[in-house]
Amino acid sequence: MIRVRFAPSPTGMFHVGGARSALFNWALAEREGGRFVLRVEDTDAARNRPEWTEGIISALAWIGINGENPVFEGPYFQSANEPQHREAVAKLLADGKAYFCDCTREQVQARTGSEHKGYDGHCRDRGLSAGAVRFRTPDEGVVVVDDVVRGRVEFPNDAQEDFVIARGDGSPLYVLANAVDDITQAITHVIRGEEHLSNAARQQLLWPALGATPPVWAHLPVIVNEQRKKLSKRRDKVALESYRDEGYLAEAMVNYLMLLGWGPGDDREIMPWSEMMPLFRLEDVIPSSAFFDEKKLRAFNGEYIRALPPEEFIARCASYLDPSWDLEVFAKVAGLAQTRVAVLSEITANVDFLFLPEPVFDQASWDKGMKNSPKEILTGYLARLETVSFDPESLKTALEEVGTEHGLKLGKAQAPVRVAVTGRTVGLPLFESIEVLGRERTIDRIRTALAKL
RNA sequence: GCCCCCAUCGUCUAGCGGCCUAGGACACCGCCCUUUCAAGGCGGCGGCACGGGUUCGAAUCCCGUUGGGGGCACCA
Repeated sequence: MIRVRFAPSPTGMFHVGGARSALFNWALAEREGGRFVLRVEDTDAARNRPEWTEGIISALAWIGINGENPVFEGPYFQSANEPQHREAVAKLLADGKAYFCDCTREQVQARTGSEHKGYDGHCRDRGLSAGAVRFRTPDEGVVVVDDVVRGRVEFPNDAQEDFVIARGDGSPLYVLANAVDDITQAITHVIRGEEHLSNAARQQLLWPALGATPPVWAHLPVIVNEQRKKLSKRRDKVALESYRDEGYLAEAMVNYLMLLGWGPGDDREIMPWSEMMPLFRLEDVIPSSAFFDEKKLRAFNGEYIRALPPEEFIARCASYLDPSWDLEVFAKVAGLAQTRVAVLSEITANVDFLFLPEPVFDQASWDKGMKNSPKEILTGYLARLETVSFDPESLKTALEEVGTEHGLKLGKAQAPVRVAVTGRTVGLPLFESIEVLGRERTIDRIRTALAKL
């Protein structure tokens, strides 16, 4: 049975790159009827916080990776496996595949005369019985990492130093712990970001030394920013949570992420997980880096929002609206708003005029909207508003008539009214909006606007 | 500096030796529809990094160049 794993370290917000890796692992496991193991690599106590771990779990659940599916296994915590890690180090030591070393960084550099040369093997045969533990790497030949997405990758051994697998205090390091856990948890496919490719060269050596057959490797292309640099927590918007909070739908995010470095093979782009997952193959993953394009994500999100059933759209908008706003009222215009928002958080600006005591005021909008005979239009419309039948069609006809009186087409004539009533120059269809707002409040707002002119 | 990876429109990609006059999507620009803005429809702009091979034939295979990126901790 195929067993894949996702092994994040809880050192911050959950990264979109991590989400993509998790999704690829998940797709393969689900498609092959295998298992997806979540292993939290929490061995760096100084940088880990419990809330980050919870963040990972809830973020994964958001994109559909959760324990409700039998494919999911875990979470396991790497810190709990430390005894096995130490045992592995002891075994390597006993087998002569690793040795103690007490060199400091400075000493090594002094001997090699370079900060780039790496460790020189000084302690290999000194027979020390304490210190950091280094793995004895071959001096000649090459390590071959057979990678499903990259092909055969060779690393010359003379460029590979004897790397450290345990600190002077005995605590095991990442390369070792990671390999040991993968072995213990019977992982068959290691699917992770390309930044780990050089670790694979070392782990390719470690697995056999620990008596195991190396897994199938698959190193995914990095996700980059507009500068083509790896997405960084400092510079870029990478937190999955922030996209979720802005109102990106999980379905759209999953769809978009799956298409970063992979494609279904035809021209389809918008497709649900249920159709994408069976088509996913590691062999089809693109080896080159991919730009995380929020514009395109946005477009996808708009598609998904428009495809939502009306009630569903209303329900999903609810958390973005002020709790005091009446959802019954919102429901009357929700359909009009649905094609106008690309992310859920934008809903507020579309409907706030219905709930605020006064429409928002923005000088630029005011100046732009009150350009063509605003006084005349507003005065004329105000007069008709008292008696006009309050339905969109009549409201429209009335404004058309006022416009005609002043030589303005509806496109121009609606501007002052729109700004007076909603505070904005753009928004939902005007007459439907006015109908929902009601006669009294509309008249009131137009009077207020008139007073400001 | 050393090791490694990558290279088709601005971006994500289709293409896996002849179906290519290089297709789609996002973005951008027009036009249509239209009460604003969207949505929708139609159209446009725009690319095989460069140089050598191999071949009857190369975006597709090989080599090199250039350019970009990742990794080089007693971090994960």
